[in-house]
Amino acid sequence: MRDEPDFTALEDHVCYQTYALDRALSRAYQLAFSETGLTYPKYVVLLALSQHGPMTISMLSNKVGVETNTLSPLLKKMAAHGGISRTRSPEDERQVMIEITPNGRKILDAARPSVQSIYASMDLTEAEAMELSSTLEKIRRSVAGADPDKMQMPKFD
Amino acid sequence: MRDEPDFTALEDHVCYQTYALDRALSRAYQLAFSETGLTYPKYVVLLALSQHGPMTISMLSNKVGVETNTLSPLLKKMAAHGGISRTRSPEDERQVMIEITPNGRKILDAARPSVQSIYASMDLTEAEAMELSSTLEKIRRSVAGADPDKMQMPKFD
DNA sequence: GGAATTTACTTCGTAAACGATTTAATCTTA
DNA sequence: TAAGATTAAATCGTTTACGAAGTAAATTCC
Repeated sequence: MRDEPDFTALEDHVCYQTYALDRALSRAYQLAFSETGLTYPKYVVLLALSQHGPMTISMLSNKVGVETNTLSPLLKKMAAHGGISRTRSPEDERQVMIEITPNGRKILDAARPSVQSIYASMDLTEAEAMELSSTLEKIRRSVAGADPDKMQMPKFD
Repeated sequence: MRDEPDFTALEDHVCYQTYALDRALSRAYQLAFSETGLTYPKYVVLLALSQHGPMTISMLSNKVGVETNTLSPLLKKMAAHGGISRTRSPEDERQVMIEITPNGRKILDAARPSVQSIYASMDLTEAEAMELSSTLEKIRRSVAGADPDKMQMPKFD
């Protein structure tokens, strides 16, 4: 461990590679789903709903790790297009229950080959994929749990 | 390898974990840089300029892997705040040369401890970090090079 | 040397994403 | 039970991202 850590090339930074891979994957999904209007975040929402059944927006927020203020407009659009249903919960009028529709399931099914082709393009064995997932998850939990050194310096953007 | 691949939990998907980690890291950087207005994409731009010297927007686009139409407004704001300079190239009036300013270097220096604290929070050895970077990079190159199966189905969003 | 093409950047429209704030419903508690 | 606190979503403002289309400069090629 040398003491010139910030002189390493961008390509050697885990943060950068994560950032770059995320965008590459987003683009791949967008390209694969292209004409259908489905995107990766919407796909993830559908998948979560399909796997775990109806949920409130908060529950969905926890499940997919996206804030409710991000989900709110996204779910409205998805409902308008018929992939999910939004129902105000009768017991608690604050909550909105989200449920995948049969049409939503059809969309998921139609997406499957594209998703598989993207996984295939990653060129990983099942075991490698599992291990990588768990590595990334571990790092995420560590990072999310930590509170970083705050940078000291007036205004910049 | 069973044949119910899309029934695996979200947490086991490399794509999902990449997506989730990217957002966790973004938040960590935003939190660390907080009051200064610096963000991860701006930090990456400064780093690239610091490591490789002045560049046109296209070159920067290649270097950091972000489209020029994303960089354009970002660079304008960064220039307005004094981290970089934008100069129309005299030999070719189409090109805009971007250069980090002394102030930009000061910002990078000030950011270093925060960045290191985030790296520390990832809890990886130097060797693990290098290996992970190269794994992610390899996957990115494969994915970017492939053209995915296009999903077949009318409209959804 | 002028038209057609290519190139470099910008602009536009749209989709996520998040913190902060707001609104409305429910729950506490005085 | 009415006032205050909490909770669930929604709204607002800003940042980043990209494809597509636009603009202007440079290059190619008759």
